[in-house]
Amino acid sequence: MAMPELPEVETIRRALAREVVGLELLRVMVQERVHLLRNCRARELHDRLTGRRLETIGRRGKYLLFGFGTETMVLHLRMSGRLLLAPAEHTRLILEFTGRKNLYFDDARRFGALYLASTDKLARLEPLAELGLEPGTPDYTLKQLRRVLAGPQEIKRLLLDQRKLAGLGNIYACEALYRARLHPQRRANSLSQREAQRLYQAIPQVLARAIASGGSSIASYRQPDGALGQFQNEFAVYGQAGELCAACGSCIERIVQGGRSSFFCPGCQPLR
DNA sequence: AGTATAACCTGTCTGC
DNA sequence: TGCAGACAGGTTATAC
Repeated sequence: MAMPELPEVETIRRALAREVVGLELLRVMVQERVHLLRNCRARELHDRLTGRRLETIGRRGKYLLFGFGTETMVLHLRMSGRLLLAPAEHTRLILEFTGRKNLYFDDARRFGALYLASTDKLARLEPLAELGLEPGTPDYTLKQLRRVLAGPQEIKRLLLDQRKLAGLGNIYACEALYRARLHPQRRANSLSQREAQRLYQAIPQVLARAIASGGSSIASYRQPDGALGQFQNEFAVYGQAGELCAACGSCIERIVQGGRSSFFCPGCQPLR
């Protein structure tokens, strides 16, 4: 499957910005009727966007924001969504641009979510309005991070809560906690100032490194041109259960939290 | 209110 | 080889 967290979505955003920004949209073809379109019909999507120029491609958390002037198309790739410049097996949506450039949304599991919004009301669009702190923005400060992660819940679970922090998924939550040397089951409100500082730095660091590598391709995530991401070659803990920690030689462990796998090094990330 | 589980779908891998 | 079952990068509805 594909699957995008912040670095994958940002990699896609940058590639598409080079390929299709500035082009006029000629046609929208929806080949998936049940799940993809969340707040409009195919006809409305087509009518409101066709003939417009794609002016910007933005991102908020894991959402892509296609700015067509006064209208914005919002897309979440969920687990298996991909945006490709050539058709693939599970194409659900095609955006046809001038210059015979097409954008194909491919989504095997059909979890993808698309919203249409007036650009001036974008911030009030339901899925965007609730998103939390965005790493890499001026709002992302140690103080804000501590405020957002103030609860008694397990830190790993809080990191995955998009209302608290936007953009982290299972891979980068695990990798950030490893870099910060924090056990995933630590209570968020038990972090010392020094530990919080480590996490505060680890999150943008791991995201930036992953973006520099074009994201992580575990199964079928691809960049729009079909290229693989490379950050999976740098995982310290994610998917590494049974392997030895490069830093201390301990055996990487897997536990389940909230129904999701967590990977950590018991040597580098002690619970006590 | 907070948390656990199921659900949404399809594909892939593992073990018997 | 075949098949059942586990598991997957995400989110949300529903059940305690």
